[in-house]
Amino acid sequence: MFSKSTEYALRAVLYIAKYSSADKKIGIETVSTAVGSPKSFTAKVLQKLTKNNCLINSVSGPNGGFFLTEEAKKTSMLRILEILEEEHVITKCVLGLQECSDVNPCPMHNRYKLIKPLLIDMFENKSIQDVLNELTDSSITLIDVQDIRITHK
Amino acid sequence: MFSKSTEYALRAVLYIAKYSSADKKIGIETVSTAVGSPKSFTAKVLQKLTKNNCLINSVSGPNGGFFLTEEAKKTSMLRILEILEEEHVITKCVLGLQECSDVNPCPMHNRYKLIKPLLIDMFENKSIQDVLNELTDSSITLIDVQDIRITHK
DNA sequence: ATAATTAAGGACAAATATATCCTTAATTAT
DNA sequence: ATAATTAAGGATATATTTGTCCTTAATTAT
Repeated sequence: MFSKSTEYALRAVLYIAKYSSADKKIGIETVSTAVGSPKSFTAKVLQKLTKNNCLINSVSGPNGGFFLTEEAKKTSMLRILEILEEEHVITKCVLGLQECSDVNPCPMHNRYKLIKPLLIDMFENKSIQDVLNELTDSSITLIDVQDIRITHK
Repeated sequence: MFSKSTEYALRAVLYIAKYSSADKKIGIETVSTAVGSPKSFTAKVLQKLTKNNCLINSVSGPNGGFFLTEEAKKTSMLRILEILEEEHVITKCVLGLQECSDVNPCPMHNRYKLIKPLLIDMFENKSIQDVLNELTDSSITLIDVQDIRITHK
């Protein structure tokens, strides 16, 4: 559904939010190893999320790394998609038509318009904090089993 | 959501199903112009759907082209995704985890598992013929407004 | 038979996404 | 101040997707 960039971003943000704080920042090495994503590539994706200045914070230098403020943890999962400009994956026409709407629908429109709001809600009505709460349940995971075997730089 | 290949394929198949029959085949030029997709690229995508030998039929030569049998029109929209191997777009883990299931869920799993069956149903429980029936309603379209201005080869 | 038409398919080109590497800048610890 | 650590960011590489072009094969009309 989403691009790899976005998958990595979602996992990385959740991991950072979970295992860090302003006191205990977490480095890209740790993050990328934990969520099974290539280090340098993940770094680039996270840069996009630090620039907006309202989701991830980062600090250079020793004991530096990434972290989320308590305020930032209240952000919805949808916000991550917005910043990465991947909302369209959910919102656009299933057949790829530019002009697909209630007045000018594609043949799938009337069915998809029932599902689209549920998909949006799944991200909008779920904050990062909500995910963190779930993650206290040890059966819920962010680790990518397959990729974790590969050595990333 | 889907790749351009798949978007083109979905639109092209529907157009061919609608405007052709064993008597009146339709050429790639007409199809690609109608649905606003690049001609040669669309041709390649349709080849995948003719090879399986059970969805699109094609005939070379004058008055040749593509068509669907009445039987083929009973095929579900999901079948198109299956042949193009794009089912995973709907079925795989939202966070891209290899191992994401009820026993080993990602933090989005329990929400997405309510929506996934609806997405599958949207394609599975909708035949090409169903779409054709809708297309008799003139407000429903397959034409891509933006792309149609571009000259494709 | 010949010419014309049309899909199949190979080869290649361009664009985009993914991934890596290296240098710089910022910060901290000593 | 100096050295060490870590993110930022530029440059480049690789892979994949998208798109084009040309030749071949199949079919039909004359």
